[in-house]
Amino acid sequence: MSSNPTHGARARARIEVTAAIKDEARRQLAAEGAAKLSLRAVARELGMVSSAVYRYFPSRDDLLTALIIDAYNSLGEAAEATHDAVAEAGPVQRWESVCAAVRTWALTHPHEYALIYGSPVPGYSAPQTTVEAAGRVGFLLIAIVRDAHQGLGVAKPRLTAELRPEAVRMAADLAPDLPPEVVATLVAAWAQLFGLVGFEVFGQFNRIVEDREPFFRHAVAELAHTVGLVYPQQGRAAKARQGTRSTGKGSSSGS
Amino acid sequence: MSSNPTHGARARARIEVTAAIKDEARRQLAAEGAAKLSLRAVARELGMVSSAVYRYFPSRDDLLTALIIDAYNSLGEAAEATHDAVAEAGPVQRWESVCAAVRTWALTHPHEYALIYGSPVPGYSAPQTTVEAAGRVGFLLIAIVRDAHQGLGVAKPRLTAELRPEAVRMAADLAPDLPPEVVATLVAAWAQLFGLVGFEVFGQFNRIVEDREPFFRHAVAELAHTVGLVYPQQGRAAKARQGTRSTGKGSSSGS
DNA sequence: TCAACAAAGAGAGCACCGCTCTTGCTTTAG
DNA sequence: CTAAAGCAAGAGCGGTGCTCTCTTTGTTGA
Repeated sequence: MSSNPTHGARARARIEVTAAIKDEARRQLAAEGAAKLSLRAVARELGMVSSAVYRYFPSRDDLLTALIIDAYNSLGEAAEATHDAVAEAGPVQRWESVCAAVRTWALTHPHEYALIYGSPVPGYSAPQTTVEAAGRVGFLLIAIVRDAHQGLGVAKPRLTAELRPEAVRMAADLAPDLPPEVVATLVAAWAQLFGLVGFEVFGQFNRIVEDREPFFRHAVAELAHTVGLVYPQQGRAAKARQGTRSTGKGSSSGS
Repeated sequence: MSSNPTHGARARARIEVTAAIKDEARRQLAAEGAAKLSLRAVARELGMVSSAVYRYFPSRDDLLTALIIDAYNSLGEAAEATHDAVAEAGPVQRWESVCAAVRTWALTHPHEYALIYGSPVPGYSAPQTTVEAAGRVGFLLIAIVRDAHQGLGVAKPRLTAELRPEAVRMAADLAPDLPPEVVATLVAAWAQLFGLVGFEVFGQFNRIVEDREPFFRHAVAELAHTVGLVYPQQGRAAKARQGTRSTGKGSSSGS
């Protein structure tokens, strides 16, 4: 038994060294990018020989996979923390907060963002371990829309009826309690959010968008409309009402 | 003079060899991805020695830059060709056609798509030559919205008034004739389009979206709504009308 | 307690990479 | 015709991912 013991000096050392390798690798990732990350350099910096690292990560790709999972979890935690801070606010504010958290994290950790949302290896299919970590932001967005939907604060998304969105099949276990067209619109908004963030992080807005932050807020607010978090009739009055009734949380009170 | 002559046997040979190098590099790119692309392998395949390639491309990055520009132009041409084929149709159909062309090209050339819209090198600022090639799809989208706007077929995008979109500064020369909030919404839609395409190409929809094509059409139709190509009152009837009367410039007037 | 075992480090080595430099040869320009 | 410039070839440098062997060192069961 105990094929994977957590006690014993050797086991302790293993998880420590593993963490040290990942830390140094993350340092090099942030400094130079994933392309320049080298097992030999990590080993050199840690004072060990390169072949020793292979006792912990059987290949460079395995190291990268570990960093990918960590990055997904880091992003997920940042988003969840921000969401928890405004958990009592209205769905629109929660939506905008989570989106802003994703953007902030991405701008703060551009190389890690590139690692998880940039170009993967061609045939690379994410291992199952990655999937749940990758879904944390998505689950957050689903939860916001679900809450709004079960409460009274949601409008069905404006539909392009000719597309028969009931033909848009999504994974059945994504959100079984939500109408499929809502899920489809939500998943699209999810992808579009990362389109906005990715374009900014990767410099695609360089000579195009001057004031990135208000632009992002504008686009995110429109996304909130699209997923049905705001009734078309709702203007600034409704938004202000949502902001104030948050028990003092989002008391930015606006200009 | 004639520091860059197009005549002469040597000059001819140079552009031929340059093209051969790019072709072989593109082959390896499509087969193995940008990470595996190797100058030495290209040279080996072409029967020359590796140092000879450096007469044509001073570094591996320069070769990649050339491939990037070609990829941008390839995508741009595909989009423009598709757009030309439906130039007489209504703005919605033109919008959807261009978006579909982008998606199709991306799915057909995943590695080239990853090259231009995946993770760039950290400090990499696109050389000026790249910029115009990169803007072709965006200009197409601008043209569609401009035509609709100058005609009578466009609705001002639904605004989130509390965000004061006039504070969203865009590059002044992007579309001086369009209202800034329209430009902002359009640029956001542009980024969101590539968010949708990127997520599909990079496998982010793998266990999430089953029927990718109708899902994409659905999302793109919603984007058309968001940028104001369709009046909220317009339902399937208006869409059908646009589809049938393909000879009349976007004078959908209607409603 | 002690011997058998397995985990881990050290080092050499292989094949490949990007890139530089030198050496001859050929095309071009004056 | 001669000098300059363009080009192919080869050797070589430092770096990479990864494998193999050898040795040391905790762990563990009889």
